[in-house]
Amino acid sequence: MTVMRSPTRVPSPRRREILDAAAALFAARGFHGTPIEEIGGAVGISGPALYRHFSGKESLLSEMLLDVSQRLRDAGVERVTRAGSAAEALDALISGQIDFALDHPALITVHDRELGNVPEPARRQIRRLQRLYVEEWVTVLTEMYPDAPPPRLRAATHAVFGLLNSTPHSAGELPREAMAALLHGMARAALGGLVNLD
Amino acid sequence: MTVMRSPTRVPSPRRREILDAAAALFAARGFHGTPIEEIGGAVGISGPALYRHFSGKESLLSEMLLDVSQRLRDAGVERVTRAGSAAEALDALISGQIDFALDHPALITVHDRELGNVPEPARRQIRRLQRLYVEEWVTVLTEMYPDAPPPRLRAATHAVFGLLNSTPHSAGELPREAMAALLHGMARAALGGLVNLD
DNA sequence: CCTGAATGTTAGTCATCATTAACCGGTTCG
DNA sequence: CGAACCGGTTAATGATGACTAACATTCAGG
Repeated sequence: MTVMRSPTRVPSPRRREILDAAAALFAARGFHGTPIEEIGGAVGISGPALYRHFSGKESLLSEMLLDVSQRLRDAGVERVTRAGSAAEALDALISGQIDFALDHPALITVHDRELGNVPEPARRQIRRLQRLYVEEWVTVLTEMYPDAPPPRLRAATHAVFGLLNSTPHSAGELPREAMAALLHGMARAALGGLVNLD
Repeated sequence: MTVMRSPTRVPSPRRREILDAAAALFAARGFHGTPIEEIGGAVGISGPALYRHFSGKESLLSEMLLDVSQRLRDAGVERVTRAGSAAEALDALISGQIDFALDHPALITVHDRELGNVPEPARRQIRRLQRLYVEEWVTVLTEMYPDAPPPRLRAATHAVFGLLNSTPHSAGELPREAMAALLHGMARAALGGLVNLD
């Protein structure tokens, strides 16, 4: 059997196509609720042909979530290092998360619904990337609110993720730009309120 | 005269016990990822004995989600009618949602993960209750921000739900009261920011 | 040309479930 | 007493679904 390619390198268009279709299906019906037959069908091939591209259903999910975590983390790091101030960095993080959530609602959904179905080696890596991404936020927030205890900032970060990742639930309520602006404002305000409470 | 209760029967303690166990398992492993055998095992009976209490796995889920939607909506209506002002009503809604999320994290999780697995008759009812609950919030917000268009307020409401329902993701970061206060402050601030943006 | 890799296909195989059947010990109450 | 539930049990039954096998087809180079 041939070794599967490392996740992030040289994505054959077929692989990407399959991952995209699978993301939509997993978001709609859940990992266990989606037969491999449907995933194949969604890209015009049928059933077991998927095994020419992935070693199994679980590794398909693993790769999907690893890629998401990777991209979120990388984009986060990049935006933070580009920024000139903590406040600017925070805005960049918020914008990045909003863009990703609006561009890939299915991935956002799958990302926080299906981690439990990822087998152990990959799961640990995904969690690690998630933790690093959260810490990116916490670092920025610590700079802005040096007196706030880190657990509080971590909880606040998770809360803001919940807020920003709500877009799949309010799909279609507002045009994209209006939604982005609304969420950005709300996130800023929510985190701004942090200073008043202790 | 007592108000008619929709969860028709008097809940036998056994039913409740099963529903609680199932909620925890569904939250952890998902509906399709949880064999009926495990649900039974969690309450000391085994496998098909569940059929003495529910007509099937799906109706178990239906009942669980109907009950959650019902309780959230009822509590919402009650708190709003008790309140003396819109601002007071909003605080009451926020507190209610926070209490529920902190008291029943598994139900919150299942509530927005597994609606897709509820069969049609019940699903429509659940959606209806959810919509009514959202409208409860939107009504209060409309009173506070009469110029904001309703879709914007609906999106903002969903965003706040995302924020408040984030507790299952940041479990253990903070003691309960601190978490409740943090979330309340953030939600208030997020909605307060609504007035500034148009 | 011939070979072999890449990609598909269809027809098994084998597990895992949800659901049903067939049985059984208690408890209620007529 | 005894019939009828109630709430359990264990053993089928039947689908569904992941994965494997065996068998094409295309196409790139040598």
